[in-house]
Amino acid sequence: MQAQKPRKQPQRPLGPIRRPQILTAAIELLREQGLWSVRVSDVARRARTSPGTVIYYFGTKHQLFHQAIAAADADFYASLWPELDEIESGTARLARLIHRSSTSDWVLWVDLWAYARRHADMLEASIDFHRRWCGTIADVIRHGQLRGEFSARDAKAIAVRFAALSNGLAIRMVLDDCPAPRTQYLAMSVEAAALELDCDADELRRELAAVPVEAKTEQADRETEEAA
Amino acid sequence: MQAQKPRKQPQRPLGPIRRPQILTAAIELLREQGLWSVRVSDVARRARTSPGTVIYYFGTKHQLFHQAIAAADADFYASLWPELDEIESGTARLARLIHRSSTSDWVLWVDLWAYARRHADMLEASIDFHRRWCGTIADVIRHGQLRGEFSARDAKAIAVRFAALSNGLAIRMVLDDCPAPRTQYLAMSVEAAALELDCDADELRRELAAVPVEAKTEQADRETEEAA
DNA sequence: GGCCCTTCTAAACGGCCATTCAGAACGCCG
DNA sequence: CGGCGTTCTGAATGGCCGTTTAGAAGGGCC
Repeated sequence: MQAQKPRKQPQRPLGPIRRPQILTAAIELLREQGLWSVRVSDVARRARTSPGTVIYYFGTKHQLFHQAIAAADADFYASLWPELDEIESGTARLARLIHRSSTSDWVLWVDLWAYARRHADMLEASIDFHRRWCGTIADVIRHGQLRGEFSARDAKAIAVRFAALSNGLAIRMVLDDCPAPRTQYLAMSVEAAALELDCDADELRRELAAVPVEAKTEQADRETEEAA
Repeated sequence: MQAQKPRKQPQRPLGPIRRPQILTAAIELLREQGLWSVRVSDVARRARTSPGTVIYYFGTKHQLFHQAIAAADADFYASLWPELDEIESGTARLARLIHRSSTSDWVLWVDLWAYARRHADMLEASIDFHRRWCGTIADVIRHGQLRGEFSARDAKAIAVRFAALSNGLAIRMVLDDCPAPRTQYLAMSVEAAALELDCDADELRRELAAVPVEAKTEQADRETEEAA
């Protein structure tokens, strides 16, 4: 079928241009429309190419989506991890994690959870994503514990509970039409975190408010303000 | 063709027989296969009738699913509320709530969350379901507060956070292939509840273990034991 | 009996895509 | 130039279902 991989330089590296083009289009559309509404030809149109080309490069729609979602996840961490590492204070780092978590592709994950039950490979992927998310939270907690900011308890267990909470809150954020759902998401995350880690909720809130507005979160902030 | 059943009432009351028949079949299949895999003809076969009949009674597949899910939700509470009301102790009542929540139709809700984003009426329904769930939790908390078993705090806010947590844990229960996911669900719910309500986790665990095994939960228990 | 109503059905219809396919376009190498 | 490999295309293809439909079956009613 494809097997266009083995080439390194001989001819034009066109695949390397097309693939990300198509992947980007797919991610955008998945966010906007959801796993069950996006057609191969939608992706093709958005990527300014043809359905044939999309299948040519990815084999099936399913594989395209799989890779698109994996890419979205990878992007998220590629920008999250360095950002967190720069922050010394445990509380501030936690605040940043909460902040960034509110801008994650939750729409996409909600679809994925339902989809994963029917597709073994997506299931595996989604479990990996979750593991990574728990691991990231646990790391942030441990960082705070080492600095003596959070009273010591089982970081791993807290992380798993906190990840569950953030998933559950995200569902509400995605579904509810209440005003400023993101604000509520943040408030509840903060309270739960303060409770679990036995740290000061107000300081967490202060750190959260102090998170610089970057490109990544600009749109989400604007939405929140409008709704308020 | 269809070897109808002997009619008792002269004419009409056939709808009242067919409708629940079809609804039951639909719920079963939705649980087994998910919103996107169940075909109208699957439901027809399971209900021992024809696709035409299904549409005859429900108009569209979408409406059938809508009503089936609403019926499943109603059934859940119809058996849950009386059960809870019989229990005096706040901690025991909470334990029962947690126990019953682990046997809820989570598979179905996970699908619903994704589906609801594309269908306004399902969205409304799913928000109602969530409101009812939060309300039930809040009632249980308030009951315990009135009896002085839980130290007093904002029951509503705690309920919302706890509902989110239980949703998030349910996702793991539905997706993860770890051994005894239900056991983990219960353990984490208990810990979170004890923390939020500032009550004794061990007592909660004891009450949970003391929940009588009823028909409702027999299968879930068997699965859990096998996995252990 | 003859008419009409409700219930139910099997078969046909029609729309919707994912995927395939036959080949166009283009550059490369000999 | 002339064949060849790669990339890309968009018009078919084919399968899948939700829904429609024409009408069968049977009872009630006059």
